[in-house]
Amino acid sequence: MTGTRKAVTLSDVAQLAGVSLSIASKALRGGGRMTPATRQRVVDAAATLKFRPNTLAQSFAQGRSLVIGVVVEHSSDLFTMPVVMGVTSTLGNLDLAVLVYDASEGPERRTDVVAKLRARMVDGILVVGDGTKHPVPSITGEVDVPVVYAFCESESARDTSFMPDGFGAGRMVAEHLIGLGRRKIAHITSGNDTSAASRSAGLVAGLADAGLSLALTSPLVGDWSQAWGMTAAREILRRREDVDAVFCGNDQLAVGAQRVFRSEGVRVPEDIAIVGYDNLNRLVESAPLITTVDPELYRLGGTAARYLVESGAEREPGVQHLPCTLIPGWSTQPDGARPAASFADDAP
Amino acid sequence: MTGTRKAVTLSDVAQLAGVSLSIASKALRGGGRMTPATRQRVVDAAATLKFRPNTLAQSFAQGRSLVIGVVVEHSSDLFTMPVVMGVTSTLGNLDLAVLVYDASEGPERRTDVVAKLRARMVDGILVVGDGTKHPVPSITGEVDVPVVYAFCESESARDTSFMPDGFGAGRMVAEHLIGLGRRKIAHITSGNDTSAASRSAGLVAGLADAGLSLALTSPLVGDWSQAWGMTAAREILRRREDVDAVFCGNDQLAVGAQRVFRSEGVRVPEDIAIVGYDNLNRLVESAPLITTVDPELYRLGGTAARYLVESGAEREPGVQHLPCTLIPGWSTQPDGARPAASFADDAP
DNA sequence: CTGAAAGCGCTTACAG
DNA sequence: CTGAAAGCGCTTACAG
Repeated sequence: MTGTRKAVTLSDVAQLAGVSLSIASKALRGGGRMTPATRQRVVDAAATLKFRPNTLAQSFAQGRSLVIGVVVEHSSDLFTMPVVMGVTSTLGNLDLAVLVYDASEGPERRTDVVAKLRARMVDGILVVGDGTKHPVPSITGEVDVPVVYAFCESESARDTSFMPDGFGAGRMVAEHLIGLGRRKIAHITSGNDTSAASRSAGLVAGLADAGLSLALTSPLVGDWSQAWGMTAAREILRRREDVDAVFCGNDQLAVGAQRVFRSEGVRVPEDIAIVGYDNLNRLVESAPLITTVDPELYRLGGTAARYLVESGAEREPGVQHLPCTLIPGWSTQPDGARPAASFADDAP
Repeated sequence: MTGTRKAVTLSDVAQLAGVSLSIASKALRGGGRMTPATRQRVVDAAATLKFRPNTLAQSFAQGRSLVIGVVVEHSSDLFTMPVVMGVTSTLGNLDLAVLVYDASEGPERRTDVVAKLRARMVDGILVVGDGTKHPVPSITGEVDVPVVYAFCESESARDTSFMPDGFGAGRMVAEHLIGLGRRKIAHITSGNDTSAASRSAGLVAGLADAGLSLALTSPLVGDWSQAWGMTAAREILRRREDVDAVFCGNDQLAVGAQRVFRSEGVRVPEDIAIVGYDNLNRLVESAPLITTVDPELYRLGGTAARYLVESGAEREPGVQHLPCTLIPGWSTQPDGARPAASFADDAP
């Protein structure tokens, strides 16, 4: 910095414009009534002096901190990071800072966090969860600023929560596969995951809309590992029910299933199409990818943040389900580039 | 909130303690001289009233915003996210907020960002890069608060930058492989990446320390794709030079190389050990992983942030290289669990 | 050791 | 339409 020269203050502007402090303030904030000429004089003076209002003083005078509190369980979690980054970056664009309290660091109890946030006079609070549907405790009643829940559902039905539309994702996958002419659609997923259950339900609903039901009658339920994807895929082949598509509850399962199919001589997608969920492989693969669904977590964080600051007092209660995006890959596109070298098990 | 009851103020505390405002202030901040009894009275009064100083007033009075500015190129980048999250979460633990300006959103030029940060009176600035060694422009001279560069190197040698120790990582890999008895160590990497070049140099240095040199004389240089890993692996086999280990510049290359080796009947790690870099597969794999190096980006962000706020005026100029962590996996542990089902090409 | 007072820079009723 | 003044709640020289 070229010296710590004294910053230009609103008084300087008022003086140069030949008006009082209060007029200068109103002129710059766009409020108040005054002759256009007066306002213009002030604006010009501010420009001349390159006036930048001292945000600290503004905040203090108005009681608005321009800081949004973010309460997160585990900020380094793979799925949490994009949500929080979406929040942070979106708010930054609105010149709002974020104060992030990670419950996993620092052993302070939730009530301490709330107390800190209140003392800090944050203008709003975002609670970011881990994407499961296990309701998180509502803190809305403990503060008098807006609170929004992102990637989790608040215990209180009166709060506003944002979640990826898992049900819609499942339905979308059903429509995608049916649109490709598939009729015997199986489902591999994991138990013990309520948000995965939404995707399953959506799939079933989408099938029902077309007068279909799940192949093999019920989903193959295991864990989230690639190994389970392989096991389940073998089970599908063993059953010999002419399954022509599989929706896997996540990308790991899809990779596992795909390996088994290909190594068993089943053509993907000609014989069996595959769809995953998460769009995670994109992170580590550079080759064409298995068709998947992107939950758009970064965007979800941004949407929740924008809603928090834009909704005035009238927040709509309930869970808002934000649309996911189908990412078409080679595993459902017969004519698409098949990554023989990259994804295939049979190295050339 | 149970009504918008008036917040308790320092005056209330002073009054209850029977002292003046200034004494109350000093007592609570730990400074100033006074009888222990007086101080205790104030502390007790504060506790009784559950006094929480109004941070906005404190900030205004002291000219400290308790906000740190973060300037980032692309906040949704895979490698940038953990750095920024590490920054954000570490600062949050210190009750510092972050104001993140993402240069990729909003077309404001860098100078506008700096002007905004200055008007906001941030207490310090973190510039977060993309991990390449292409120096970023220094903004240190444009502000009068501390600036630290994380995951990038400032153009100015007088600035403090934090980068993963790629050279050390390469050397560490050399030592790891040599410790396992390997002597003919090849290297697959990508061109056009200056930070990858550090890893290569470190590997060569580590080999030299043991009187060895790179197998095949020079690195196999291509791009970052799994496909190139496969191609390079075939090249290694074709050359027939008894290579017994390969350090791949990233995890993609390692996966590709591993596939080729195994499908060609070369045992990993018995015949050829493999090490990658990035520790990315951890994100999507649940099975045992190929040995890799974790650049510890989340931790790097945290370290840079802590340094920013803890270093007073005396920041040490230059680039600080933070240690990476070797993550041992099955691809270098002969006795380790080999993921036959998960990573292998030969599905059982 | 303690207190009265000025000051941080802006906003906002309230008069004129 | 415009301005003088109080106030936001704390910190910090400066006196006593």
